[in-house]
Amino acid sequence: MNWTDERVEKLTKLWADGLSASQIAAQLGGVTRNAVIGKVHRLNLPGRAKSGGTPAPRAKRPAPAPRPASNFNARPAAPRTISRGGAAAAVREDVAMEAAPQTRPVSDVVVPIAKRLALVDLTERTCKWPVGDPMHEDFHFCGHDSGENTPYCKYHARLAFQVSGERRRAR
DNA sequence: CCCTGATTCGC
DNA sequence: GCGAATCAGG
Repeated sequence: MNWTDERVEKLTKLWADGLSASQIAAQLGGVTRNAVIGKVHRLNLPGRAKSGGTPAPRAKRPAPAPRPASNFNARPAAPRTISRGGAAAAVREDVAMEAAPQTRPVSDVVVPIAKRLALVDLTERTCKWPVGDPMHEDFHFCGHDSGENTPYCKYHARLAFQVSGERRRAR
């Protein structure tokens, strides 16, 4: 794939936004993170301050997370029905309410080029990450090559299990 | 192991 | 100019 003006523009923008080389590579498609980094150098774009992994030029940080007050000491309170989360869940709910005006489609993080495969098109090597509402007709699968020992492409594999890893910029 | 960017160097 | 391989680090 060539570095067309458009692709270079996108690269520049995404790099400026603080996306990692691999993420940019994923969005551009057809290139590896090495290619992206190499191109960044050739373009004389400002690198990431300190090299090395994560000290990091975090991308935009929207909200510092409001403190949900603090008064859960009044008394053990009435015997709540045994429930997962309990008070913690309640708190979390408050936070979510205050800072979540955006309508998030629950969609994917930064998995750009979904191939929109139908169920019948899946093979042993295609990412089986479901996209959309199974009840709806536009339901499909990611379809990226997943290697031979995982049901998902590496991006969806990270979302699938192992809550650790990313999640931060994925938000 | 996963990840990150940086550099080198053959093409 | 390109990017895989390699290096260095978290």
